[in-house]
Amino acid sequence: MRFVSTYDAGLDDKRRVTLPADFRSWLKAEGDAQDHVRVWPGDGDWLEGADDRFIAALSQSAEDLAQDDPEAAEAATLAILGGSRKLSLDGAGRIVLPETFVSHAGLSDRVSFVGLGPYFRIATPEVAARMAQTARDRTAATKAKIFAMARRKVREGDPE
Amino acid sequence: MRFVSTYDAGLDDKRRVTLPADFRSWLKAEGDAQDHVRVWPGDGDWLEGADDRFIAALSQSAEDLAQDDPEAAEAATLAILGGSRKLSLDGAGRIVLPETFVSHAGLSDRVSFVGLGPYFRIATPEVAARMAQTARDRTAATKAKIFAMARRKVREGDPE
DNA sequence: CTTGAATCCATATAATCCCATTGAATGGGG
DNA sequence: CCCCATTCAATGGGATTATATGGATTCAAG
Repeated sequence: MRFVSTYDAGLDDKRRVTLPADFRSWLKAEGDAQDHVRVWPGDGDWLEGADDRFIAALSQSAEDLAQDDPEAAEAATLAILGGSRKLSLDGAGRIVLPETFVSHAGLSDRVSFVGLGPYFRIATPEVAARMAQTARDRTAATKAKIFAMARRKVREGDPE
Repeated sequence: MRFVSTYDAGLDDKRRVTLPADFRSWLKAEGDAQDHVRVWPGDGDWLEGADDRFIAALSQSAEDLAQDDPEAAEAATLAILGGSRKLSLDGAGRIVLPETFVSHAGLSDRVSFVGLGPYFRIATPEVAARMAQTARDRTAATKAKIFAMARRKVREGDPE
């Protein structure tokens, strides 16, 4: 189980924010000795984060997609790697957000972590709520289908 | 993972500039006792830099290409190997940029380092921002696809 | 000499580490 | 069923270390 659900946390005047315990335990369980996360600015007023494996997969996917076009591959690498930063966790599981990231997402004293599977988002609680609402509106139709597929998966893996 | 993210640094009147700490620590970790970097002028108003290993790989690639297109390969070799300079780090982790490099990239008092994996770029903050924006615009269309591919990649290596 | 480059040193600032405190959740005993 | 220990997550503050940057000194060459 990867980054799932939404958590709130405080952002102090040193721009430190505690990563949700569930996120941390997954980081430690999957990649061994993962004492850091990769964070980059999103396309809107939020940040996105993931572990090294996902970043590597993104980078690799970009290269695969642009095999015949070296310049496009370079652009993709720049878009992905150029903006991301490696943020290490302190003893209490906190990361320090760079000044530019805080202003990009318009963060103040409280932030929300939104799990999206292999990666997650960081935004103000207001923006996070808005994202969730938008997502609900857009996926109302698909949601039923996803639920049906999930039910079948669970039933298959279940001897009963 | 190698040179990642974007960092700013000052360029003083002796043309000294501090290499980002992350870049330095990677140099020290990978190549043993790397107290220098190779830097060359880029195709636009920026510089490019890397460690010896990447230069060697470039040289090797040029030779591979020479079988198909000897003239192009020679020109590329000349541009990269001939145009590059070995810049050593001082005790504080700074390099001195040659006059010609500074004018090629139009650098003044602040510069940006942009990590691109095995190599990096040096440009004015304005040029760096423009490069990043161009890269984002160019990748925007394929971004969703890249994320989908990355999700699949991560899931494949993952039992869950 | 004068110029430029390389090395060394000093310091303000920012990042990092460490520990104390709080509060919520957990898990028994009474 | 309630109360009290225990644990762990989260937070706040202070001390330590690293970093970035400016300046001084030495050295070699023209």
